[in-house]
Amino acid sequence: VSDDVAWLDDQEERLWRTWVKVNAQIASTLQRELQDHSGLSISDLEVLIHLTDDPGGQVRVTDLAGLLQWERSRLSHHVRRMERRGLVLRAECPDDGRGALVVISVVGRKAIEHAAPGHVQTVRRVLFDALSPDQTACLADVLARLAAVHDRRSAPAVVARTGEAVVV
Amino acid sequence: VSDDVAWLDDQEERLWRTWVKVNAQIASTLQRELQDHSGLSISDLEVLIHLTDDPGGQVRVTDLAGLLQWERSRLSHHVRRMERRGLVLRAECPDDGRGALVVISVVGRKAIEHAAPGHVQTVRRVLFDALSPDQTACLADVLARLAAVHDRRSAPAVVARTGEAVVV
DNA sequence: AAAGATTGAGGGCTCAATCTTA
DNA sequence: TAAGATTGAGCCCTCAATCTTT
Repeated sequence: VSDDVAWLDDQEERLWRTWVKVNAQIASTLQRELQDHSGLSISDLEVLIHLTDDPGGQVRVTDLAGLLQWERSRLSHHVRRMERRGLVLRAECPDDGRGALVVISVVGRKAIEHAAPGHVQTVRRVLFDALSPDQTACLADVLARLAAVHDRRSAPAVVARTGEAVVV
Repeated sequence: VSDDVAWLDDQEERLWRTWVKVNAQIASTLQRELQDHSGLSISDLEVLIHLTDDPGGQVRVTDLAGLLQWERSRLSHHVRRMERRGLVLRAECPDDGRGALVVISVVGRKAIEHAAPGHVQTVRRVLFDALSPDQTACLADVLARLAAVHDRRSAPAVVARTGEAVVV
């Protein structure tokens, strides 16, 4: 292949390939174990987490899409499917006739309560358990740096979840 | 939510959330810039890279699926779509009547030659340019460690998962 | 029977079009 | 007109079923 561009040297290429591979593996392990253990997908879990973060267990579609960093359209489709499974329901928004609320159901609460501990355990196992304190600190440093690159580049967009608690 | 499980502390939770976010951002930047500049998806590129790695520009379906860490089924579908676009073709395998070869086409070679330099530049920009040599070394260390966890666990690939999420 | 490969169904995501209310 | 939300088409991935060759 051609180059008058700064190519990657062997070390860099290996690092890059490993980065891609490790990420795929971690994502796939999380997805599979969560699905097997609870019948929820990662996406389901993320939706439920943001709903349980709200005291009333309900969030407007646009706000929820912002929290998830999803397109509204994607959320709308996903909520439809989750509604069919009884995990959430939709309600009209009292403040704004255009708005729609997504509300967690009793079934949805049971599902996330059942799923969360195992999921946290998996995150621990695939990430934290393998790393020494030094490595963890260093990884935090690296990720902060990389996150900053993107924050500087791509628009700000939102956020601020002040509610702590559950882990994605 | 309930716990008699080691939960994540604040630092760990922040690290985990940043990990997920950074990965999503990097993947999405790469995908977008590659698509805009060359009309290829990341998946297309990965297929083409492994084909150009072979001297004859051809790899058997199962081998290619192994290299990509994809399901054979996914690869089969993807190859069909790439074939329709003229990027690759299929050929019978001389050694094994059951086998099938995926072969890169002239168009496919042109496509990857056109796409690669820009892609490498993007990788450089979102990853290496942001990190000091120390940070890069440390990241390599961390990733090697994480990769090892998975290699130990999921070495034997694919078929016949008995459905237990057993932890070794 | 087992391995290589493909296929079809169904879920999931993106993009553009649409409908309703502000 | 713009914002909130949904819908439908089209592509992609997964899972199970299928077909062929070993």
